[in-house]
Amino acid sequence: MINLEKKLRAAGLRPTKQRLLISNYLFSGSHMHVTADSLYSELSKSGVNISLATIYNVLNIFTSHGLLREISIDSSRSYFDTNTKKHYHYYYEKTAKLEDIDIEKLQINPLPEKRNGFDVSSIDIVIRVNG
Amino acid sequence: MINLEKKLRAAGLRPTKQRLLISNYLFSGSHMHVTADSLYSELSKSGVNISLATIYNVLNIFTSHGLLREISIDSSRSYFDTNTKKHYHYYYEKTAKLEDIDIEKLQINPLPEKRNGFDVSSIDIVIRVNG
DNA sequence: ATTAATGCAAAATCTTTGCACTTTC
DNA sequence: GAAAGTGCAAAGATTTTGCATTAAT
Repeated sequence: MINLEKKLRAAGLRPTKQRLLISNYLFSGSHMHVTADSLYSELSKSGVNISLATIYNVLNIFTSHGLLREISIDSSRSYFDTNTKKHYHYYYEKTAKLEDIDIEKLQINPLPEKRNGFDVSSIDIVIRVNG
Repeated sequence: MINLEKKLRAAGLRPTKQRLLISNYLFSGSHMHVTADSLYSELSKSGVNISLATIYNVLNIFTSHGLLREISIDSSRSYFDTNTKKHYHYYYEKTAKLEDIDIEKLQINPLPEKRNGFDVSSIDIVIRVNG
């Protein structure tokens, strides 16, 4: 069992009650992909009531402090991934679910590092499947 | 100079005045990337006034009829690409501009074709650069 | 005590929809 | 004349913001 308070402090964030509750949901088990809405309703379902504004606030601040990674899949929603290591995604179009692809499973040649003098900040790959 | 009316009819679409004006902007020169808003304001700037609702309508119907391809870059906006062939993208974070990457310029190994029995419908790659 | 976070409602964006009017076939 | 497209304003959906209250250091 990880120490969530320590994790938040290490990221430079105050361990408030709401952040700890959200962290407990996000970081206690295996990696997951959430939207603001899915997180809000999952927490509500288990009796944890945190305002949607705070959910957004926490997701954004966790992302900017490296605890989450935001993924662009669909222009209508933002997904957040608890796996912050480099990796790619399968996206199941019918269920709107994501699945991680380990970076070693997919090789890119040549791996770009610069473009027009600018550094590559990330490489986002989404493989959409019709299921 | 391409025949836009023919292009629309070939896609199964009626060549209305608005669709022809939008086609003339999108398909007369080289490939481009637009958002509903950028298209609306560029047309307005050149004296072509088409309601935003129709812009959205036309972008969506062009996309569903294969004349455009939608790209997910940013959850806050939808981009539409006049290049409908398979290809990837650079994304310039500061300017929010896209640049095409020819499919031969980037090799993926192994190229996935199926996942859990489902067909791969598309592979979206976005290489973000800090410029 | 100071500084930061929360929660609510309101506002801001982007996109879609309903419906009367107009255009295309 | 029937069917489809357009335009407006209104409604939806997602996300952000302003501000008073509450909590953390």
